[in-house]
Amino acid sequence: MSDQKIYKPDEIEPKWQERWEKDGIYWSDIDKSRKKYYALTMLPYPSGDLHMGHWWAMSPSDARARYMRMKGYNVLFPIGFDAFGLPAENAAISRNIHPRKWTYANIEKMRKQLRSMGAMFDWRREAISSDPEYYRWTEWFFIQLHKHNLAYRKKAPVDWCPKCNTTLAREQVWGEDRHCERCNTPVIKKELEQWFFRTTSYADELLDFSNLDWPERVRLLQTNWIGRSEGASVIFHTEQGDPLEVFTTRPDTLWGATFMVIAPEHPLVEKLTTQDQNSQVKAYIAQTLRQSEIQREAADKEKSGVFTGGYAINPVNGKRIPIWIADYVLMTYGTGAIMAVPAHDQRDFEFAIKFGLPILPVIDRLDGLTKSFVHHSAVKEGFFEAVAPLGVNCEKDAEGWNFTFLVEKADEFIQVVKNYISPGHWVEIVGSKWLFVFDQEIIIWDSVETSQRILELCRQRNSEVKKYRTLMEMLWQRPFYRDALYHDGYGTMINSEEFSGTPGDQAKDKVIAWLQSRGIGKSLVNYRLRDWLISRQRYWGAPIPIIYCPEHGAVAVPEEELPVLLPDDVEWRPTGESPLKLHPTWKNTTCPICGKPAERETDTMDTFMCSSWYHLRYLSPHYDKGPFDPEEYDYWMPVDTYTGGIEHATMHLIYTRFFHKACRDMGITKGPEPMLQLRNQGIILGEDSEKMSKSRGNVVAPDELVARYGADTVRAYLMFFARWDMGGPWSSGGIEGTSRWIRRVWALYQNMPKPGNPTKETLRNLRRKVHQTLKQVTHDYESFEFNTVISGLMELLNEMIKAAENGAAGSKEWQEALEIFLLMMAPATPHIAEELWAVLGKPYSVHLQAWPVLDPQAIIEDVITLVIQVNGKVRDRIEVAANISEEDAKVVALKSEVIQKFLGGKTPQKIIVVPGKLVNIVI
RNA sequence: GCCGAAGUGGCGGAAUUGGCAGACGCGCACGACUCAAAAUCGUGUUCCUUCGGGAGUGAGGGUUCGAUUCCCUCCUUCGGCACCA
Repeated sequence: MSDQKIYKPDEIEPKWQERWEKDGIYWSDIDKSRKKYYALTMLPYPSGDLHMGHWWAMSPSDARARYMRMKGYNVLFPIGFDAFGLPAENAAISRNIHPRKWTYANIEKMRKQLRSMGAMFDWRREAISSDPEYYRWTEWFFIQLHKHNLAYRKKAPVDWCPKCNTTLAREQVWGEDRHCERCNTPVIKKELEQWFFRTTSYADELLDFSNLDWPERVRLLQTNWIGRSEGASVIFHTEQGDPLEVFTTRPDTLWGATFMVIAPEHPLVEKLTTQDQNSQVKAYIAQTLRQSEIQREAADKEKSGVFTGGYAINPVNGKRIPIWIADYVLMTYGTGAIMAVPAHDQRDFEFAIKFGLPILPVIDRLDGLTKSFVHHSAVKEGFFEAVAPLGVNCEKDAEGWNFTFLVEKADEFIQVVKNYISPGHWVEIVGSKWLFVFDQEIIIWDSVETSQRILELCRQRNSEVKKYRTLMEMLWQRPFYRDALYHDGYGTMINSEEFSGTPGDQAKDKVIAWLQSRGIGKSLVNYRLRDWLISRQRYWGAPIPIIYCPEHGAVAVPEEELPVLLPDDVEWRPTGESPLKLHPTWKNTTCPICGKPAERETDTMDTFMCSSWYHLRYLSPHYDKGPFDPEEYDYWMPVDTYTGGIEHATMHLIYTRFFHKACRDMGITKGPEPMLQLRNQGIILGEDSEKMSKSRGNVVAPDELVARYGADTVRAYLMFFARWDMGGPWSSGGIEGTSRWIRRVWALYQNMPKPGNPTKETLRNLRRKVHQTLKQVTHDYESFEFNTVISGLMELLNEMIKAAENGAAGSKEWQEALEIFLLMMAPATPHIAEELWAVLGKPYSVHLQAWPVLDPQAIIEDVITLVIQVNGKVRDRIEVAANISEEDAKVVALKSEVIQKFLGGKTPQKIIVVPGKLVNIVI
């Protein structure tokens, strides 16, 4: 091999990158004669270093875009930078460098790194969200949303450091005790007036994924995130007469509400609290405020709460029930108040047990059965003989006897119990009739009052018998009873006045209709999704274009005055306060309506706002008559394939869908969805299976690998080493294999084997393998199975080398193999494919070629290996003609010596033939 | 706790509709070339085996002539949500 034929990626890669750039072969322009294809990869944040995650996300996306281009589509594959955000501001504070300088220096560096990837980005369409020509339109979108009442202002809590006197982002709050990252002071919640977008108005539409080719995983994540639940709102009243609205998904359990719980922040707290409960309530609320959100939201935390002293009236039956305060009720969901049904809600049940509140079952779980428990020592002689005729099912355990019997036998059972139980013992019976027996007292458990009486008896017993805490807890600890006492499923209603007996599948609808007819409630849908809070008390973001006038309130900046520019002459005080607030003059302006002095909004927008529409800015990044050129929009939109990380499933991917739908309703965009197909790559971890991070020291730098192996090898290895949608830990050893493969390809094309005298079979086999690979690789590019694209090409190379050894070189089949191989390789490894395409003497550029056409005749096998099984186990393999008939296959199989040995003279019961594959002989 | 995904050799992974498990690659072993090494090339490589075979895709069961693939139960790992009424 002469020197110049050694594979030197550091020479050929920059050479071709420059040539492609100069020739503009990746420029995508409107061409109505061709079908468009908008392939979008999620834009990077300019952190200053293109890491392996970017390569992992982008290079297979690029390969797919290139494949679509070769398939004949006019493909747009743009790139840009999501350039606003907190890290730039942190750099400003810690290194005293202006965020703009830091950001644009990083962008410059990352552009170089991105170019080294050899991707087909159309750089003319680059968009940077922190450019005034970009954020002018981010502001414009805000004004449109504001105009259409989709943006509004309300008070909302932020994390606030009382010492630094500033708001903190989520990632600036550290540790279990949630302290400020700078001064370690515990963070408090502070209420600030902030801007919101009405994402919840689109909740139902966002749940509709029809016509979207999105992964099931993402659709489920979004569905859970939106968290739609159907139920009813019911209006209770306090004894003082104030309405107390609750939301419930189980209106069929209304009769089982034995108390109510309101959130500590509920507006009625003060009014409800009685004199003698006042100090306890105050103490409890103070305690919940001190608790961090994390502590408060820990689900395994024991229930806490306090009685207000006040009562409410249950509108369905007029019963008087106590109102409690507890932090398990959230002010941010529903109405901040609930009706508590301890018999059919886990949390209410735990609360009732903790605080000794009555439990009233209103759903029949046992379906006509009753259960009872009797202690061993309680049973007098003759008990079992007396019980036997009742058809009782009896099981013994370590403590006593468990009985199950029909509810109709309950009265007779109680008689037996009365006669055959030693004094001083008691027996519990629970079931459809919900009966309890205490010594000689029998209680039908069918109302709040009887429930209270049961509770009282439990308490008495609790003081008498130290062994048990309360009867409720004891029952809960016995799995035998647990499902009888508490369950959260649907079932026949009981203890519910005229609704008793209503079957579970009709209960909810019937009760809602009845509530509605009586005007005490209505059906209602609630969502977990909250409106999108977009205010950030930060400098490095798009300013919210609002002016506050003492007379006219919040007034939008007139569109012709956009953009509201970020001032450059800002400084960061150690307090961490936003420089926009500190700037001496910037916020002073005049009211657009009256012209009198007014102040600018000093908050900026969440960067998710910038990234909600970047796919539109790519269309015409320098257009100044609107956010995008409508002509470009009409041709390119919607996005055909969107690729990026799964971690954006619930934030960015919901925001951008909301944004598109809102814009559609405002007449700005068209169609129901912005991105038709979504594909997510999995996460690539460090070699230690941990997330790559500098502090762990497990970061694999792509630049180093590119310097050592070349971009093509890194690209191919990333495609090859794991399933793209799964990701997984990086494995450094494997790249050698891909590198070897690339060099073998290079060597084959540079030192072309000498022509020989191939047999017809050699040539037919070569051509078959070429077209079989073409079929597989085409399928794999279509379906994002990049790992098998590369393994398929590796196999083909092995076959080509074998064919060359058999003299295939120089034939027309050989020439076809050489060309198709490079064409299939081109999307994955663009540089070497281009170089070798030139070596073959083919016209520039391989990337302007059409995808090769499959010859279906070529892939047909003429000989197959027939698998012969006996009882499903492979016993022999025989080469036969591919078109062998079923009968002939049977004959061949039975003739086999190996098979005859296994048959051992027995006659087969059955012979199954799978044409072209196998024969299974059953004996 | 709830929702979801995954579990296959020493390792990464393959197996299109239920039909030859382990493609492709790494690693390892042996061999060729070399004074030697690197590189390259070749051969072998799931485990056990008395060399006839036997076992085998997280565990157990089921359906089937036949299961990595379908069904049930369970275990482990990862991801998301988490007192959402």
